[in-house]
Amino acid sequence: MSLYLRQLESAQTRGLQTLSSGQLAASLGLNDAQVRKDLAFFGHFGRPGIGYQISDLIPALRGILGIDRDWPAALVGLGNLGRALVQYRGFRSRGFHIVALFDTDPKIVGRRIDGLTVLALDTFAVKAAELGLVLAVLCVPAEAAQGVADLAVSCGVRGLLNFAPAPLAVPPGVSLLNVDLSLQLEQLAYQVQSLGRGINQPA
Amino acid sequence: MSLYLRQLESAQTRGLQTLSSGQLAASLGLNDAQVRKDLAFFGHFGRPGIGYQISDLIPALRGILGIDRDWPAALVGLGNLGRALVQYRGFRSRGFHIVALFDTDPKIVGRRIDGLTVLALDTFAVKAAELGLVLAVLCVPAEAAQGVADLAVSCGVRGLLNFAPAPLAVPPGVSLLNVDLSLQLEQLAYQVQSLGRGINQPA
DNA sequence: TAGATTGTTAATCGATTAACAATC
DNA sequence: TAGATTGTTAATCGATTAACAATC
Repeated sequence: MSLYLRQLESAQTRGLQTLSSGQLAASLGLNDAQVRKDLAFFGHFGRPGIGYQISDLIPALRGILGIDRDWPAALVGLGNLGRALVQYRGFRSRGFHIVALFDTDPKIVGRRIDGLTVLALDTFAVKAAELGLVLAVLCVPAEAAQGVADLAVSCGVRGLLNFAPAPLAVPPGVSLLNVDLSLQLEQLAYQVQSLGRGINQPA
Repeated sequence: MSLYLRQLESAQTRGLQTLSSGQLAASLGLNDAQVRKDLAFFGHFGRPGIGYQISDLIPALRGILGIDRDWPAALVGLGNLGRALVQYRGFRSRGFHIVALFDTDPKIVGRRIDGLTVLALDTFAVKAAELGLVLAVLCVPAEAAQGVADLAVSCGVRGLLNFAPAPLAVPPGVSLLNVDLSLQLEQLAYQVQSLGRGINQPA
C-alpha cells in the first residue's frame, strides 16, 4: 500500500491524471490482478475503461495508511542511533512528530537535541498524558528494551518501533515493529554468499 | 535461519546439549515440520530420537549464513545515520568489519570517526582494490544513492545495504537489501490504526 | 459501437502442515 | 523393546494469477 502511494505521488509529479492497474503493477514488478485486488479490498476506487484517478486515490490511501494525521511519538535512548533518528527527515515528512526524548543516563538528560530537551525516563508517564503520546521509538540497549516497552504501553502508547536486537512481548492491541539491523546484515551476507551458486533474490 | 541460530546460541548459554525441532519451533512460534524442513534443506543435521546437536549445528549455520568469515565493508555517507551505524555494535559482533568510510563533503572528508579517517569518494576504486571491499552500506541522500551504488558495483562490491529511500537498480550477481525507515513508520501507523477494528498482525 | 479497464470469481501455484516410515 | 524424533512424502491451506462479465 505504501508502495502504491509512492508510485501514485511520483506519477502525479509527472503530471499524469489516471493510472491503470497494469501501469501500477509494471512499475512495481507485480501482477495487475494483484494491484486491483489490493485496492479493491479498501473500496471501489477505479473506473472500468479508465483506471484509477490519481487525485482521488492519493488522499484515500493516505487515510487508509493513517498518514493523514499526526502521530505524537516519543524516542527513548539517545545513543548514536537515537540521535541520528531524531534528525532523520523521513520521520517528519510522513506526519510523524517526535515530540519528546527520554533517556536514563544523567549525562544525556537535560541536553538539547534538535530543539528538544532530553527528559528523564521516569517522567514518561506525566509527559505521555500531557502530549498524548501514541508511538514510541526504542533505541535502548537490548537488556533495557522490554522494561521501556512495558512502561510505554502502560502509559497508553499503542505502537512501538523497536531498534533493540531483543524480542519484545507486547499485549494484544499494541503494535510492534522490529528493525533488526544485525539480522539484515546476516541476510545480506547470506545473499552474497549464495550468489556464487546462481541463487537470486528479489530486492 | 538467523533466528534458528539465535535460539541455538541462547540454548547453548543455558547449558543445553540438544534441541528438537519441536522445541525450536515453539520458541519461535513456528510449526515443527517447518523447522525440520528448513534445516533439512541444507543437510542432515538432526538424529532421529535425539534432536539436533547444538554444538554441531551452530557452526554449520554460521557457515551457511556466511558469518564465519570476514566481510570487509565500506560505509558511504557520514551524516547522522552513517555516523550512528559506524558505531553500531551489531555490525562487528557478526563478522562485519567496516574498514573504510567515504563522503563527498569536504567538511567531513578527513575527519576521524571511531578510529577511521573519512576518505573522499573518488578514492573508492583505489581503496576497494586495496582492502578487498565486498559490501557497502549506503547512507547517502536519495538522489546520490544510485550513483554511489553504480560506483561500488563497478569496483567489485557484491552486496549493498541501502538506507536511502530510493529504489536502486543493481546488476544480477549483486545483492541489494533496502532498509527503508519511512516505510516501516508507515506500516506502524497503519497497524496502530487498524487495531481499533480487531485486525492483528504478527510481530 | 469498439477498446480499455475495472472488480471478482475460478484456476493455478506454492508454501505450510500433517502424517508416517526410518532410526536412534 | 518402547519412546522420541528425524527427514520426507502426501494433504491442506492460502495466496497469486488468469479469465471474464460489467462498465466506462
